[in-house]
Amino acid sequence: MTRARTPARLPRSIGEAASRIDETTGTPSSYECVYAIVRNIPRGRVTTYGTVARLAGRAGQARFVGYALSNLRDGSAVPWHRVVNAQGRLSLERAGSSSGVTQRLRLEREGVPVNAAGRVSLVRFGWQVESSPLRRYEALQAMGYL
DNA sequence: ACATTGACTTGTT
DNA sequence: CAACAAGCCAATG
Repeated sequence: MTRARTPARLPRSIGEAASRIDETTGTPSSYECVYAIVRNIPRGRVTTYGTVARLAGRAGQARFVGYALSNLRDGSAVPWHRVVNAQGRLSLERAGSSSGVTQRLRLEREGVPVNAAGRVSLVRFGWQVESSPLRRYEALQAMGYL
C-alpha cells in the first residue's frame, strides 16, 4: 500500500488535512484535499475545477482536480457531479463518458438546470465561496480542515 | 528517462 | 462562437 504523501507546496496543516485517508475509496491521500473541498459544495450549487484547485492550495492545477475526481470509484459519497468546467459545461459529456448522464440527472434532481448544450449557469448556480470574504486558508478553516 | 494523456484554464486570433 | 497555444502535473507505457 502506498504511504500517505503530502503535497509539497501545501503548508503542513493543510497537508495533514490532505493526508486524511479515505479508506472507502482507497485513493491516494493527495487527492483527499480535493475531495475535502468538493464535499463542501452545497446541494443545488456547482463550482469549477479551477476553483476547487485554488481552494485546495493548487491554483492553476485544474487538471489535477479532474484527475482526482476521475479516480473516485463508483458509489463514492463525494459529490463530484457539482464540479463543472469554467464554461459551465459538463466535461464528462464532452469527453463522451457515460457518467455524463449521471451528472446531468443528479444536477437536475437537485434543482440545477442543464440546458440542451450541456451547460449550467454559473452566475445563477455557482458556489459563491470565492466572492465571500473567505480566502483559501479561511475557507479551509471554516470547513474544519485547519 | 522520455513521451503521451487527460472529468482543465486562460488568453489570443 | 470556434480554434489554438501555453501552462499545469500525476499517472502510464
